[in-house]
Amino acid sequence: MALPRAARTQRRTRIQEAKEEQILEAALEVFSLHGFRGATVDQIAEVAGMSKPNLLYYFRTKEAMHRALITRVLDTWLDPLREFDAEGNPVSEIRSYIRRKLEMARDFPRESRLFANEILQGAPNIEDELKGPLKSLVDEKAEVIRVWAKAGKIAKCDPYHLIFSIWSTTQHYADFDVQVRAVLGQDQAGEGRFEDAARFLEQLFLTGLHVSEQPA
Amino acid sequence: MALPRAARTQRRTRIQEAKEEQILEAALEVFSLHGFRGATVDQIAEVAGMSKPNLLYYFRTKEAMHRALITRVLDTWLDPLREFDAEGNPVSEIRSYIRRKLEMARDFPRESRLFANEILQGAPNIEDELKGPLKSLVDEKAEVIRVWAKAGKIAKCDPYHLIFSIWSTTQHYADFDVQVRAVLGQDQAGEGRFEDAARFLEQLFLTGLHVSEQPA
DNA sequence: TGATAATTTGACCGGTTGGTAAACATTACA
DNA sequence: TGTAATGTTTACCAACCGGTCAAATTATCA
Repeated sequence: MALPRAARTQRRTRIQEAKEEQILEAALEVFSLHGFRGATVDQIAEVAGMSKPNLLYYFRTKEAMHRALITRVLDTWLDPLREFDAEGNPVSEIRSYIRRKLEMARDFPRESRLFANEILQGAPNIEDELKGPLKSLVDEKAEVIRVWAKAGKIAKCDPYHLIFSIWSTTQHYADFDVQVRAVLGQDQAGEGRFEDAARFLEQLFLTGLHVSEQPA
Repeated sequence: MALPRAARTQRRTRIQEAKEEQILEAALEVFSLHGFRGATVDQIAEVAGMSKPNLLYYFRTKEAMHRALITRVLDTWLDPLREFDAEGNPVSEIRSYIRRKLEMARDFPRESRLFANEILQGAPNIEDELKGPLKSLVDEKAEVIRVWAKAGKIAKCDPYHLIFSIWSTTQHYADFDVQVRAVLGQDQAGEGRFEDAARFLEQLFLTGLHVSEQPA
């Protein structure tokens, strides 16, 4: 019969572990580039360096691949927010969060784009996870921010929209990379744009465009 | 022979104008929801309320439809930035720009998502327009901002990244709508979230999280 | 009205896509 | 080593998809 995934033994072989990793890596490459419907199983198989039926031996359907990938990505995607520490200094916590999210946009653009693709398509496969684990985590951290604001440690503001704005500004450099590059031009093409972005965003979130510290 | 588009007369019939409008409306609906490859001509034809061959009589290929749509959307997408006035008051110009972009996200989410989809896929069809008209316009407005900063009317900052951050924060409410709704929950589901967002973004861009005006 | 051009449709086609069947190869292990 | 489970491949299929064709229908106007 040859059942593919951990069926009989419930413990995965080393070869299974390795191949599944290999497949998910390829799937990430292709899905993030073309979206779910735009990606083809043949493409993924080619990138993974194996035949299509062999790939389908490990993941029975294209959708199963996508699901496995999405759940994993969502998890690492949320890591920076989890590190958000209620006991820390508010300003430096927010600053660190921005920096971490920006580093993720720089180092894991494919993951960011995969996620963006999924949300953009209406999140058909992860609506539950958005309304469940994600919402819970955000609620928790929003409460932290609310308390900080109440204590006068940061300005009073809507914590949810604060989180949204950090997400959007940082992920922008991964999801809209083509546009950013096109606008900045060749000269600014290097990785320097991430440092510029970090500098700008830090200023934006901490003092806005308010004229204060900068002397003429 | 029956040439479809303005070929012989070069002047489009009223019926042509109407049908093409009808098709582009349907195409916007479908493309914005599923992306280029995810959308099917049959789907678009069904939404447009006509047969597939009839649709292909007006737009010879799926790509022609997409191109027509993208160029039009890019144009309206840039309108708010065009209104950015060098002679106006810096703070209120930036505030107006944010408000206009946010209104677009609220009133034309499909257009925003269509554009996001295209950029996310690497902008295969509009790279030239990004590097041409779009870059030119942004360069022009960035220069305006730079002068304002130099004159001490707003804080010194990178004008390009300022524009990026306005784009990303506002479009987020269209492109990531599903996520925003999921996180805010049902109670905040109404259109009130756009007012909250406007309030927050105004605060963010003008004074950041800096504690200043808000008394304990 | 008649004729010509514009519009619409059902039937169809070749290529692609997700997935299957079954034979073949390799590994694990008694 | 033998054998059963696991892994891999070739050949294939049915559904779908973008697009064509020729015939039918409708609008235009002399």
